[in-house]
Amino acid sequence: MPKNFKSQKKEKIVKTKEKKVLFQSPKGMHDIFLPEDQCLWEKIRETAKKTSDFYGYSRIDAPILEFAEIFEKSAGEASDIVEKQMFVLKTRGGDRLALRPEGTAGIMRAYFQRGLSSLPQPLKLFYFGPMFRHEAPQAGRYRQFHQIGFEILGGENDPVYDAQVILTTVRLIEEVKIKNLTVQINNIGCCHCRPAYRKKLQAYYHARQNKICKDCRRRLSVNPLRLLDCKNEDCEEIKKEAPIMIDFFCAGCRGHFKGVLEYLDELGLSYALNPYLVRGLDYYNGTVFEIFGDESKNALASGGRYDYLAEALKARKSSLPAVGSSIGVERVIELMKSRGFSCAVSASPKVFLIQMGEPAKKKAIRLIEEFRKAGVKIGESLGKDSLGNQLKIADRKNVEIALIFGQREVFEENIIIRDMKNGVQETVPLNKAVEEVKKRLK
RNA sequence: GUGCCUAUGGUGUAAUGGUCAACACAGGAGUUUGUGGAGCUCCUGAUACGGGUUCGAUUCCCGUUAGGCACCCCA
Repeated sequence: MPKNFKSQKKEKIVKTKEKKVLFQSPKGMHDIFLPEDQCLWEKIRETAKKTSDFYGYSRIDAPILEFAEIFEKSAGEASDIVEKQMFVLKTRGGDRLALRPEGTAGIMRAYFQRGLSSLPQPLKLFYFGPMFRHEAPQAGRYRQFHQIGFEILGGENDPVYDAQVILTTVRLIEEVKIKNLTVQINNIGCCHCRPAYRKKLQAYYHARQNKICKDCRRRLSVNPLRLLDCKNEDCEEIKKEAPIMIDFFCAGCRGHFKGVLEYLDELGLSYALNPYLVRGLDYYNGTVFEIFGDESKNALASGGRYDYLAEALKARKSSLPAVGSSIGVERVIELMKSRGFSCAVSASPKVFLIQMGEPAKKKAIRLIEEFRKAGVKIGESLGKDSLGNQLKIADRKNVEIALIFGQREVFEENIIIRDMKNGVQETVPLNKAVEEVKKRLK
């Protein structure tokens, strides 16, 4: 006997162990399943919809997979996102596809492929969906994360749109009760003025390359603008004296930047000029910005202009005015949580249906439909059969009313309505059940 | 990708180089079968994975995986 028992137990253990190994989520990818979490997500989805709706953005959902080339051509082959963070896969047909690491490139692709340029311009679009980057997960950083993005495509290259994108982004975040946002803003020039600046910057750092850190030496040749956001102490010193873009603006960029700031002033949106703010993606030009919550080191949102993206994708020969932003949803939710954002988890039912015996069960499942039609939420425990058990469950669900429906009631075509607070019961005709319950709930 | 820290039931926590890994919550069953809340009884369920040291490892060591933090970079 004991032998038998032992061997049975052993088998069981082996099975569970196998299961455990199998069922792990991939690194940096999470389940969002707790009711409180879902509620926050729901809240932010709603807010995104409301905000985008008000400012006139239409929703677009591009596929999660795109040709890898689209990202290589847009974000830049040397950018970290493409170089080491992209999930790339090959299809059986030999296509190289990538899980999108960001949203803008796909939107731009859709804009041309679907002829969206024939709609009234500029076209305002917004999206909400998962993005994928293969990097080391840590706080506010995951391999699958979600972004809400706003894009204004086509039309005129008018600073008012830059301001409006920033405004939309700020308002959306404020709507979920995150205040004291800081908007950091800069302008990184255009194809006319940036090359000259880049040269000057390169020359400046070149002359001091013995004093800068290893990474910066690499940046010097690969991506000189990124020299500006090195946080190394020694580099900070050198950075202070480095030439800044603002002194190299062409007339167009100077005017545009000034325009954006004036609109922000007009809106009463406070911002901080940050001459060292540059972005990691190649497609940015002109206005760039990042939005921070007061206690977060990670940006909650960021964006800028990308007038040259259309050209880079070879979708057209000249530039297409475009400006956009994207919000890191997980980062916003993290802040909502730490601020104790109160969030009504979907109302639990106030009525609970108890059924006993097969005939009652059959009728019960239909009775629930009557309540659905009447818009009354009703709980049930159709898998159980004892009255005591079901009452216990009803009690734990904190319902106001329990409906008791057994063989006797089926036969007599009535149902018992029990007030869970005082235990008072009343028998009513079955066809009046919904009506009676409604009356009592008031 | 690099460095540092961590890993015990579903959750939160104990404990130990040596009998059966403890407790709380959650979950399940029951408390005489058509009447809930308390109480009581019982049950389910864990040392992440793989090696090594050892008579013996959950404990010590190494690797893997996952998580956290920082860097890189970024939302």
